Amino acid sequence: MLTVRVRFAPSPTGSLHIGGARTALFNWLFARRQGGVFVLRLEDTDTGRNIEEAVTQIQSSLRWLGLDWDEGPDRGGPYGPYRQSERFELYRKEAQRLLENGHAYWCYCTPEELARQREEARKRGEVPRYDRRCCELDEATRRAKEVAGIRPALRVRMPRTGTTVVRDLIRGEVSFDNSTLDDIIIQKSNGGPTYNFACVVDDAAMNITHVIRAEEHLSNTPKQIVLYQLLGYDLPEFAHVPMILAPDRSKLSKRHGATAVEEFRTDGFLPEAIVNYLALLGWSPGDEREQMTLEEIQSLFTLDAVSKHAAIYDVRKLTWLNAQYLNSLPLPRVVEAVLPFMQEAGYVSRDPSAAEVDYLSRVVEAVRSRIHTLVELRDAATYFFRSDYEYEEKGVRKHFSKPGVIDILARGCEALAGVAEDRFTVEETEKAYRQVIERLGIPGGALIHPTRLALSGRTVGPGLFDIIATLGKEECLARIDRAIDWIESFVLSGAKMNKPF
RNA sequence: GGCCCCAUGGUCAAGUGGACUAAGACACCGGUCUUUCAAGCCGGUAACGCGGGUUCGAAUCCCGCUGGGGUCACCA
Repeated sequence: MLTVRVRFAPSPTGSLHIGGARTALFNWLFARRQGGVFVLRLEDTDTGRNIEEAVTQIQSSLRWLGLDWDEGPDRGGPYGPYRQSERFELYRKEAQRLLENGHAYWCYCTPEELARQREEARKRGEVPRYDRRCCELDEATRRAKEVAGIRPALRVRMPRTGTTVVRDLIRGEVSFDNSTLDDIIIQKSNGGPTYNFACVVDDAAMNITHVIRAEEHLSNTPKQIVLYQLLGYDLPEFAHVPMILAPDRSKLSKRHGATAVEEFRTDGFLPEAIVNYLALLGWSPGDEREQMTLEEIQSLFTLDAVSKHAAIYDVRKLTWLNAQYLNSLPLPRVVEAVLPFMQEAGYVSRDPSAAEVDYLSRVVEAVRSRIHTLVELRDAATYFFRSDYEYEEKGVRKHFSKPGVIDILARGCEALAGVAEDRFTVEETEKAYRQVIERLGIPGGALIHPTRLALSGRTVGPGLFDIIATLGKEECLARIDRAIDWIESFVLSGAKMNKPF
């Protein structure tokens, strides 16, 4: 059996989009499942629109997602080069073949003229289509055009009768009436190939067996199939995967929030979650599984389980999945993922010591269950790294303004002081606190809430004793002392004034 | 507008003529647990776009309509 070869062929005009990422993912999954080869090819024939930065950006996004390729611009391969801008000779050679066997002809119409022709056709209520006026130009006229400085484009004479059938692995057979096919340009007047041509030539030259791409290319396919036939190439299999739409059913764009993989990365999403979510968008394992590893998805993936209809992208489910991963991945993995965020915030040094990593691990363990993204994780953990926080106003009102709170906090502080440094654990500190609560005959919250506010400045967060044990004895005592001072100077007098009773 | 694709709750999605009184997940709403907030657990609201066929029987097959999307470049 022939080795499966698929390709992901982005145009380096911007960063990797979520839609492109899913197309890449499906290609990757198919290749890996079939024991095939995954090729990365850059479709950079429009030299004016290329952004070199996009090339590295796209590659880094793919790598970050865990989608590795076997052949590509950076690593070469037996069918290279893998940038179309370096393959112009091949395209010219193939175009020449078409010209020689009469399937192609030179067109001297300028873009302006063509636009006018289209406009006129539209006015007459006709489908705009090239009228082949350059098809039979005599030598003299051609020479005259050339002398006038007009560089021609090369067109392919498409069949005007019959039908072309696209056999699609996801949609079945889709047929197009050949009369709707226009004489497409395969070589621009600047000598470069157009997309439809370069794509066909390369897919054939690179022995691509399955063309898996977005649905927007379905209408291009009949033209491409004709090119395959005219060039004498074998047809690959086609599979057009449904589009990803924005919540308002329109095409996904920047105004719909984050759409680039890179943005998700900086917004604190894990590649595990993104890949998982993308797989679920348009594909299903057929059972109730939701959270799956790349390996698991890979072993289950088939093209015929891909749905036919477009899917609306929903960031809330992605967020939920991200939270699931944050909460279930091995701790070191989450620590590794959040580290850059912590370093950027200045909470952890650039070259962290083992002790720093250890401390960060304990912090992550304490807060990971109540956050959805790495950004949230970073923000939920600030007070573990700095003590210059302010006390939440709502908390001050609820917990720092109660009569006797200073005394209660002082008792708690004493109790913690009584716990030996090397036994400053969740269990021991809780035991000490419970004793205070019992001795004072107060509800647990009367001590626990003000302590939380003192230690974190917040009213919500991890279990208090997790905070206490993580912060450590010295820090806890200092923070409670500071809170007591603060209450004395800011709350006591103010509270009296605000509350007449 | 021509051509093409698609159509199950707000969203993802299972379903391939009878097990459908239509699964599961997100979101939402309740409850539970609890030192807070989450998480977890339990429960709830909510869907086969419409109209014709075919069939003993249709979410499932056919036709029409409607709706959505894609595409009609010397962009990819």
